[in-house]
Amino acid sequence: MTVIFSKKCEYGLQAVLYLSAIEPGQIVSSDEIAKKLGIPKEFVSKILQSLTESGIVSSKKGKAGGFSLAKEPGKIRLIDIVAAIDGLGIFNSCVLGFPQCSPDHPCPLHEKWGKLRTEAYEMLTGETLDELRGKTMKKMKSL
Amino acid sequence: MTVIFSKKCEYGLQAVLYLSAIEPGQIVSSDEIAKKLGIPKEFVSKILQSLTESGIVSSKKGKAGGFSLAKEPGKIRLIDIVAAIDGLGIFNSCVLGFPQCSPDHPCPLHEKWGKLRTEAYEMLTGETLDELRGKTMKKMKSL
DNA sequence: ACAAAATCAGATTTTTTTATCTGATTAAAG
DNA sequence: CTTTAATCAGATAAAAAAATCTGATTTTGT
Ligand code: SF4
Ligand code: SF4
Repeated sequence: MTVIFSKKCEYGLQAVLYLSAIEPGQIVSSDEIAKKLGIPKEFVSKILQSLTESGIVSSKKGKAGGFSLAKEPGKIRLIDIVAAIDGLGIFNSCVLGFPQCSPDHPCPLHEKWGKLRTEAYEMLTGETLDELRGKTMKKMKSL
Repeated sequence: MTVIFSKKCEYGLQAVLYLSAIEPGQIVSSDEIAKKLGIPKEFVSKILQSLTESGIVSSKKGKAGGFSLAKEPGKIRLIDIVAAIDGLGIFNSCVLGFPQCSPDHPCPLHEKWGKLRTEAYEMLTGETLDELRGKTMKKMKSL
């Protein structure tokens, strides 16, 4: 199957987007996130754990614990989440996976693909969670 | 890991590109393709088998057998290969895999992603193997 | 006719990804 | 202090994708 983000990454993006839509300062449990987004609870939990290490979300243990953003939404971009989970490999490796690829012998897709890849990168880099908040909240309310 | 095409699809594209670069009428064995592209031989073989069913390549059995394009390179587009192997799902399903997604409540990426997806589609649809042949041959000679 | 070299078909193995389970730790609340 | 509800950590299981193996069939050339 053709895929862009791994499941892990999809879920991570969804979860962080979810966190960016709640009241600042509030905390939500992985259970709530899992239920709202229809993701296996333990999986969400694991992913958020790894994002905690990356400094994107922060966690609070114990009763009434849960997750929240670790920094202001104005300082988090979607690319940060992708980088933390899937890495940025896709943005500097080639679509076709040709061996021994050098700029001297570009494959037929090189140019166009490069352009597209840059646009994708910009899409994920351009706006912060802050700027996306309006749309995000609408989306989350509809779940 | 972030991926665009499955390995199968990558290999399929590479192999068909390879076939489009040889002399018209010639036939090459899966063994040669595998060696040149550094792909497991049986895997190439399997993928080309499936592309045979899709009518993109044709195969000749027996000694001195092998594979070749099934139609003129002017009638094959990259998207045809992708469609045959990975399907076109990616072009009408959403990046983030949100459940219950309706146009009423677009996620923050909807618009930009849609645009990008269309461009990707056009990239794979726009040119035929014929038009790519120049670059393809250069690439193949460098392997 | 026979041997060699190839595809074909399908089973099997290995690896990676996705998901689940279990127990420990932590912290709030009664 | 004890109960409860949460994260955390790491092992394990299940599913999917990638790769390999095996044997049959087909065709060419000797
Ligand atoms: S030439 Fe460029 S686009 Fe093509 S396979 Fe190599 S790196 Fe990728
Ligand atoms: S709103 Fe659009 S882009 Fe966003 S998840 Fe849904 S279909 Fe995908």
